[in-house]
Amino acid sequence: MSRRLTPRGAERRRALLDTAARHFATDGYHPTSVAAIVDDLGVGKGVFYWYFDSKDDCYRQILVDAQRSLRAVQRDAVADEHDPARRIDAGIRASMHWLADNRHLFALLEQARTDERFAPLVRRGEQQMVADTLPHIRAGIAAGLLRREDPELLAVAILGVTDALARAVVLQAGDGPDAGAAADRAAEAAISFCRRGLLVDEADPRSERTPA
Amino acid sequence: MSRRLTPRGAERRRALLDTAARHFATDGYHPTSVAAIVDDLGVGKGVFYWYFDSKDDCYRQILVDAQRSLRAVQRDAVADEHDPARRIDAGIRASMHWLADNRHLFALLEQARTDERFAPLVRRGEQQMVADTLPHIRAGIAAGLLRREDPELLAVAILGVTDALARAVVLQAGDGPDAGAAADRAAEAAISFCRRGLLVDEADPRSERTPA
Amino acid sequence: MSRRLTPRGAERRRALLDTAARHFATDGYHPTSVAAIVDDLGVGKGVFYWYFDSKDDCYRQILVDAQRSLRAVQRDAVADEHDPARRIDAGIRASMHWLADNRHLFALLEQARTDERFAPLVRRGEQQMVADTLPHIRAGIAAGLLRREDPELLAVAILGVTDALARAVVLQAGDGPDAGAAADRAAEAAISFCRRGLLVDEADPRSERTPA
Amino acid sequence: MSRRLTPRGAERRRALLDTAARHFATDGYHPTSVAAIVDDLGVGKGVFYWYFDSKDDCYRQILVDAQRSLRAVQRDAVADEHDPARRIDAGIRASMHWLADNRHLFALLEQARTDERFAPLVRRGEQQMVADTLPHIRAGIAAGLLRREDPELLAVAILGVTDALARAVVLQAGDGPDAGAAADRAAEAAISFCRRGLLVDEADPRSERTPA
DNA sequence: CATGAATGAGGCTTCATTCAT
DNA sequence: GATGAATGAAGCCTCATTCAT
Repeated sequence: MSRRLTPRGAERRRALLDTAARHFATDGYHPTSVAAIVDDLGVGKGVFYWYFDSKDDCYRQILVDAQRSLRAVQRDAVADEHDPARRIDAGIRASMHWLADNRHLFALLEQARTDERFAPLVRRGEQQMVADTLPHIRAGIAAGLLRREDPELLAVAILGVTDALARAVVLQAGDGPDAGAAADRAAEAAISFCRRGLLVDEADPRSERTPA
Repeated sequence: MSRRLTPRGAERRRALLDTAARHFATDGYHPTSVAAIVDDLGVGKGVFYWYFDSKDDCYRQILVDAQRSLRAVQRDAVADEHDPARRIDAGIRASMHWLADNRHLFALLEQARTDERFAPLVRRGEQQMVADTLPHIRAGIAAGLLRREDPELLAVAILGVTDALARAVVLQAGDGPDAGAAADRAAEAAISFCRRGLLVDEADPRSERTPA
Repeated sequence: MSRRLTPRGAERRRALLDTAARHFATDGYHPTSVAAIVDDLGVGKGVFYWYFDSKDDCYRQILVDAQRSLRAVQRDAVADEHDPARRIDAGIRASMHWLADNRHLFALLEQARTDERFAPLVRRGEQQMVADTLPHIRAGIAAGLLRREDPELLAVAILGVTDALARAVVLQAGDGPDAGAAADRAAEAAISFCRRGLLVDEADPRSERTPA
Repeated sequence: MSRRLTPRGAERRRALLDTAARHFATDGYHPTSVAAIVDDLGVGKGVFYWYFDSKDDCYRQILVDAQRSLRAVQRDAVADEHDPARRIDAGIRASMHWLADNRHLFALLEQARTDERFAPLVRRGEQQMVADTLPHIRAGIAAGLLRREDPELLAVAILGVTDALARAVVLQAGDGPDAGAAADRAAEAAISFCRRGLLVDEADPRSERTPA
């Protein structure tokens, strides 16, 4: 289905992907019917099957696009930092804002991860994100900045914290006017937690939150 | 559907819940047909509707039971500890082992959380887990053991780390002979991360992983 | 299923017939489930099949009982009158009151008449009612009191008027305190219409409603 | 479901309505399965749901169409007459012929009237027919042609007679070659009964049936 | 390219009836 | 006599996908 598309075709395809993504995110894969997508767009069903092989194919393309987009944002954010710990901070911050700006894709990714059918695809993307993080962790350890733990587990933990706080803070906030503030707050909480954990730094009891 | 059940009936119901849970966990809610469940059990389709109002009802009961079970394990684990930080550790450890022992229910909960239909139910359970954790965090902060941060966000972060590591380590390990070891490993990684975070404790550079 | 019944058994049977009749009348034959009937009575399903061969059988028994009851009332009402025209009036009046007093059975009979399955049974009862009316009509014609028309068609017309007015007046009134008055009103309207029709009796222009 | 239909689509819809009406009339609402209708037409099950929201919806559309058709015939018949009593006669005659020509719709309407679900719809149509008749009755009373009775009750009685005679004469006759004659006979009997009732007009003992 | 129309497998659920206890 | 439990055929409806126009 790597059809050569006219500009108008490319536009159509984009509109379909976007509409479909919103429906999938809201209702889930199965409850979303192809009819609902095309009706929402006011086109016939043939259009859908002109651009996608199947509903499954459409869903996958959305996932791949979303992951590519998130990864690109992370890469850009990290590019400016030299300190390994700050690179991690920047990655968390960028991720959090992307998740806040693309709530429906966030929901979609979480959803796809639990679906037998799409889990491998999502997992691949997550492993890539872990892999992207590993060099910074290793560098941090080598520099004596980060604790000497299994870097892979650390990366997983970082992603887990980011995810959980995004869910708790960002999704709850909806897209009201303070959505950006919620993302900031979630990002700083995630960064703080990942840096220092729970325990008081006994050697430095005045320790307060360190602006990342 | 709170039918009065004979012992035999109660047994049937339990078998249905278990079979259904495994199917749901493996295939997801929609791809699992009621027919598949009852066929697997070798009973007629009517049996399912004798014990449950609907497929939806059955799914919910599984979720509620699972959450109740997980919460009970956490409560028991925490009961023996007096130190707030150790209570948190114990909770993480107990959760991780429950997740390892009930992989299919773990998968089910993650799945339900992403489904519009069941998300509120799951969220309620998660909020309860957060609420269960708050007192320990507050006590820890009051005792000067834990950092003075928003306790709710800390609780969310802890659950996020536990979840992520369970997914990465426990689910990957499958249920081979070293499943218990995997759970231990994941639990200790989670505890360590939650306690100290990423950064080297500069005041105490010898800092190594603290056996929980 | 002409089982010998103990007194308690006869009582059970009567209760079943009554409960079933009300459900059938309200919801119709198919939408009424055997489960609904026995649940309403607080007994097990076995009871139903102890007293009736099938749902169909139960329905028929209700119909037969109802028709027997209506016919008995008509017979009693007619017994006291000697004038043929007054016998017809009395029959109309008695029918109307029975229909008002047994609204659910009225509804049931109307319903059964339109059901392929039970229509023959109901038709038989109606033909009997027509047959019961014929002698009075014939006597009236012979006595020069009634118009010389096909007696069968006249009988059908009389029943039609009674039915239509019962539906319009009696069923609409529900079973409020003025239900009896509504039945009276409907009966007198039916009698009046059947006696004189629509046209003004030109020979007697003072003609007003004649108390039946 | 007010879909924009192509000519071919409109034709399909009509065929579905007709086939469905015949099945419903013969077997009743519940015993008629959607499968039976589409099989009879030799189309797939989806076709039915392309044109109707549900079986219920289809049934209602048939009812509404039938009532509209009957009412149109009555209106046309009445249009040519100026004398109020003759308008009523013409209405009876037209109704009787419509009922004879559309026996299955007649059966359907009678059936629907006894079904909780559709009764309101049918009742609405009947009240309209009553309302259509009222002006003629009132005009007749005002002109001193008709007896001074509650016009509404008179209208109901007229419809009741028509209905009953249609059932007795027209439906019994089937659709043999003398079906038209049966309708005529039933119509004249109804008209005669409605005009004069049962009693001999004592002032005019020569009184015979008046050709309407 | 696009649409209205069609397909038909398959899903959830109901329910009359039977039966072991 | 009675009940809870079970059966399984059958019904309504959905929906991914295809195709003629």
